[in-house]
Amino acid sequence: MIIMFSKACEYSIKAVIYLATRSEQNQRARLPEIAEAIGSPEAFTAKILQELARKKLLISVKGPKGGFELNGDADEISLYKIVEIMDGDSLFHGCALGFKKCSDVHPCPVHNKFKAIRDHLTGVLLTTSIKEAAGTVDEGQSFLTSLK
Amino acid sequence: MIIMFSKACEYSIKAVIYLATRSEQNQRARLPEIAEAIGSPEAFTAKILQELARKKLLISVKGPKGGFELNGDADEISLYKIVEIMDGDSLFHGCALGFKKCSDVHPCPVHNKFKAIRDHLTGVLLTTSIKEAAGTVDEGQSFLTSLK
DNA sequence: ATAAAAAAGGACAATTTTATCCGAATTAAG
DNA sequence: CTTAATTCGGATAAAATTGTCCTTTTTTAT
Repeated sequence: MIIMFSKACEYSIKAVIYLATRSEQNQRARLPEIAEAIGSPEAFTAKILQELARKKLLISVKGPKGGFELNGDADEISLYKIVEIMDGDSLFHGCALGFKKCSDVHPCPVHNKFKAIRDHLTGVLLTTSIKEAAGTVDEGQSFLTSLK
Repeated sequence: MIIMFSKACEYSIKAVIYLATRSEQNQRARLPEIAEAIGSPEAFTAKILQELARKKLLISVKGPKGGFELNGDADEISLYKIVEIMDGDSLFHGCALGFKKCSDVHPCPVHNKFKAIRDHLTGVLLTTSIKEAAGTVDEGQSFLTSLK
């Protein structure tokens, strides 16, 4: 199976976008609500939100009225940041054929063509903010759960 | 961890390119030689070559002087074909956020931006033949194993 | 203070992917 | 026909990812 992002990363992106759709009201959201909103397994999502809080992308608050909220402005959080936290930078700098060292001086057979694809992907992730993504959800132009 | 291709697919691509570098001599290569040439675990590579032979991308011959060879011309085998066989078409048609159904009428928040990336990737894989990739290896411009 | 509500954290289970091993089947060559 | 060289196929193991469960800790509200 080919994957572009891990499940953990997919859920992270969706969770952070969801929080951004509610941050105009500066509202926290609790785990069950988040998991429901993005259609993810609750216990697994808990681990992920924990990790995002540890990495300072979210703020977590325990106790009644607690929950999770964005740490900072939605327009200053890029998709790149989330992917980097959850999956590392191998998607941006790794080799398509798995070379430990793939470079212009010792390239794999698809090095140049995939460099262009990686740059394209990296550019999209760097320039897409959570605010932008959340905007399309707010306007009903996109969704956080799939049809069945 | 983010991956673009599975290990099985990485090894497949490298193995097929290796066979193409030897096909001018119309030579078969045996498993140990292939695994050595591409730096892959031999037993796992055996399973992969088996699968490629089952799917008619390779021809396998048992017994003394046996081995594997390309089934058809190297310039008529695209990277796309190999990826499709080994990893299915989810990289080409799947949703970056894992939606079962992600479409223009019910898109995920990154649908359009990732459609462009997928199209870019699909184009590269469709238009890159094994012959072309093997050519760069033959000319010493690219390699099938990484430096350490 | 106490009780209730939430996240934190550890242990564990399930699934998928990657990898190994070995005997069986097939084929070529003498 | 026999032997040796190969791939084939099944069983199994190891590792990574995904997922669950339960107890502890922290915090709010009464």
